[in-house]
Amino acid sequence: MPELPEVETIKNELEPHVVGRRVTGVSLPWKGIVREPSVNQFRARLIGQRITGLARRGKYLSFSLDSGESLIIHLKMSGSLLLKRNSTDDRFVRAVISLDDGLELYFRDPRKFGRMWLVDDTRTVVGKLGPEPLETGFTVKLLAGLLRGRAAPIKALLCDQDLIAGIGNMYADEALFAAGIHPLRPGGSLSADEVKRLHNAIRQVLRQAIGKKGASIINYYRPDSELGTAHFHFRVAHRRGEVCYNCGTPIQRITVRNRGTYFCPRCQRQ
DNA sequence: CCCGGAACCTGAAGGC
DNA sequence: TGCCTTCAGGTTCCGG
Repeated sequence: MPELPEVETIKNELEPHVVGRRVTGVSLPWKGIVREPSVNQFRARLIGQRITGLARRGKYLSFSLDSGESLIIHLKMSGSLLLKRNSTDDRFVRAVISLDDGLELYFRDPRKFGRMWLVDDTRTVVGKLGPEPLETGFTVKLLAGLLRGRAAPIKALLCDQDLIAGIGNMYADEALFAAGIHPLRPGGSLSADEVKRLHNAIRQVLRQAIGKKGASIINYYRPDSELGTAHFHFRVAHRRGEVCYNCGTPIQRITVRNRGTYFCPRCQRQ
C-alpha cells in the first residue's frame, strides 16, 4: 500500500526514465481511472506533451508537462506504476502511457481505487494537504500546534492528510510504537516530551522506509517490478500474533476508524 | 469545525 | 471441493 516512502521510491526510480520523454499515446482499458477532465480531453491534451519533471506531494505523484499542465496520479491502495518495453497481457492494467523512446508506463491497479488528473494548477488536487513531514518546516512546535486541543485518537490524526501529508496506516502504527504512544490516546493529551518523541519517530520511520525502497505488504511494486524491503523491519504493523521485539508481549490488533491498528500493549500503554 | 462510520473496490487467505 | 467471512486501507461523503 503506497504511502509516502513508497511514492517517494516510485518517484526516484521513475524520474531518470520519464523526464525529457514525450507522450506518444494513451490507452485506457478502464476509463474510470481518469478523474479529471473527460476521458477524451485527457487523452487529447496529454498526447504530444513532454514530461519536464516529477514531484511527490504527500501520497500524490505529479508529472509536470511542457504546456504548464500537470498529470497527477494517486495509487490509493493497490496501484503500481510499471515501466515496460514490451506490452504485457495483464487484466489489472487500467492505463498505459506510451513514451517516445518505446517505453510504456503501466498503471496497474487490481482494486480500481487509483485515479489520475490532468490539471492546470496542482493546487486544485493537492491544495488542502498538510505539511511534508520530512521537510525542515515540520518542527516539533508545528506538530504540537497541529495536535493541540484535538480529541480524536492520535492514530487517526496521523493518518489525516489535511493535518500531515503522506503518513498512512502502516507508518502511523510504526511511528507510534517507536514513540511509545498508545494509538487511542487523544491527540491533544500528549505531553511535550511525547510530541517530541513522536516527531522524531515519524521522521526516523519514514526515512528508514525510503532507504529500504518502501514496504511490499500487498500489491506494491517498484517501477522495475522489484519489491521493497521496509516491511521486514516493521516492529508492529501486520505482526498480529507475533511478539514484541522489545518485551516479548504479543502484538495486538484493534480497529481505529475502521483501520487495522497494531501495537504493543506493554510498550504503548494507554 | 470536529469526530466517527460507511462506501468504494477486489483478491487472498482462512474456517468449516 | 467450495462457499462464506475476514482482512487489506486511501479518500470522500454523510450524519450528528
